[in-house]
Amino acid sequence: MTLRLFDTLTRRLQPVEPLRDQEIRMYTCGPTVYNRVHIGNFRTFLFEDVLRRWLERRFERVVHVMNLTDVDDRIINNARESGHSLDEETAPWIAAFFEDRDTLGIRPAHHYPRATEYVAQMVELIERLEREGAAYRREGSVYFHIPAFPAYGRLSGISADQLIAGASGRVDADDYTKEDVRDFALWKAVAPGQAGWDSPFGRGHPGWHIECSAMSMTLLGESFDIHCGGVDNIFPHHENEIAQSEAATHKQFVRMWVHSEHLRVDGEKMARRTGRFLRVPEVLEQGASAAALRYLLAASTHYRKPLNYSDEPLAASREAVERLVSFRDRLRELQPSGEDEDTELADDAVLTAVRQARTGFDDAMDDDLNLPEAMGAVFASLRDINRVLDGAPSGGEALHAVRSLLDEVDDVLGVFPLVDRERELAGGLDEEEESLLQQRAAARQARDFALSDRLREELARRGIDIDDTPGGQRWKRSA
RNA sequence: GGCGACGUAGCCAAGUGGUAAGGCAGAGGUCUGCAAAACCUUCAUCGUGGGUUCGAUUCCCACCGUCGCCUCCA
Repeated sequence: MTLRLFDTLTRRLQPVEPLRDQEIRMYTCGPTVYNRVHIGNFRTFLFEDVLRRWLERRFERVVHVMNLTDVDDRIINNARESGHSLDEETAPWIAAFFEDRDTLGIRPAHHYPRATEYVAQMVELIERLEREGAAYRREGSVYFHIPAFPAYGRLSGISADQLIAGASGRVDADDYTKEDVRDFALWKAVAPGQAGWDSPFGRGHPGWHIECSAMSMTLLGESFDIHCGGVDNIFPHHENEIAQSEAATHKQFVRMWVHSEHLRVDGEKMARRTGRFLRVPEVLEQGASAAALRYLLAASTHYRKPLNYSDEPLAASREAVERLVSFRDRLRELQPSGEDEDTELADDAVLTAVRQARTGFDDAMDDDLNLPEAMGAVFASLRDINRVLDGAPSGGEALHAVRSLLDEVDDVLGVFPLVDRERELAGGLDEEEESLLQQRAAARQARDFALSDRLREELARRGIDIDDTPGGQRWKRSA
């Protein structure tokens, strides 16, 4: 089976076929670094991470570019108010973004182009648009002339006259004068002394949309495979990107557009402007694990369905991760048995379950990245395997197959490294705790269960949970 | 007003023209010194009303409800 994804432009599933042999070039819209990104933004970044990971399984090479928008009106205003340079203003937010990204185990993109470092390319692109008759100057600013691009509106399904109607009442929100309300700014003039760049059009700074066109085409070429973002980027951002890029190159800009749905709170889009949003550190402070948050945002719901953030689903995600981790722990402790008839039968059953899980997982992922369904297949087989392991010992080949399966699943899911990191941070036992643990082992040996239970309670008070297993005691820091 | 999406058990959620994966929670059980883990059993007529069909949760229509976008929000 080949990977198919829902393409926003054609509104149907399309097979992913790289323009270059075995190489996928993808561009994902990154954050505007004027503040710390919230977990709604991270839902999209996690979806993109899952996509990236699956593409890397399916193709030899993936080149992933994510931009950092480090100049816009808000950043300029914030910088002016606090007396910062643009760099000083954005540096902490970029650092925070990378920190949160690592917390959630998102694979770093290959390039993080910053808008401020590509101004020359943007200017060049704007000049090219002027030569094509698709841009005009007005009071030091430059605007894209929408009538010059007849295909405008194809991505979003919003026709040009609907824009004129502008029933949202937001068409006057822009501070700049335009020939036509539908036109959008490529270059914005600034007053002398304000943050900006000198250009052939005068002093100013680039508009939002032009950066993505300039940076993606510089790093990935004038035509590339996949462009992602949240659904709110479909219009106007991606619509405008297509217009700018294709009006300049007369080539197809992007092969496939893939958008993820929003994260909600109380049934409404998580958004900074409503004040209802959470950031990664806040969620962790409230006691959630990074692995649970990653699972919730990436694997609990298909990426094209809205996901409502609340405690119960987060707890369910925590337990789902715990189930996977317990299973992995169990596998680690199992020793392969020698060969006999029982083992042979058990191994057949295990290998069948592994095969089913792998097929179910792969098919679901290939079908528009359906990670929730893929995990369903994994959990179903996991129960089958547990049942077999409960009944009879398994041989080395079967155990190895199960371990490989888990590795493959987590290569996409990406929760085990987060759990391991957490365990590492929790640290080992101190001398006193170690002593208590040994005393308890001795008590159990002597079948002094009263003492054993007292010691377990004592350790529990210190935040250490003890489980008794056939192989002896197992401890962990309680959540 | 225009365009679009969604509505499946207590919660989350996948899915198919032939009577519903999976996770969490709940109940009962097996195992265990007791627990934990694991396993077993149990828990839904798929928003409402029509239509198409031998048969619809799955296709069509209407309605109700929720949400998103309509110029700079992932």
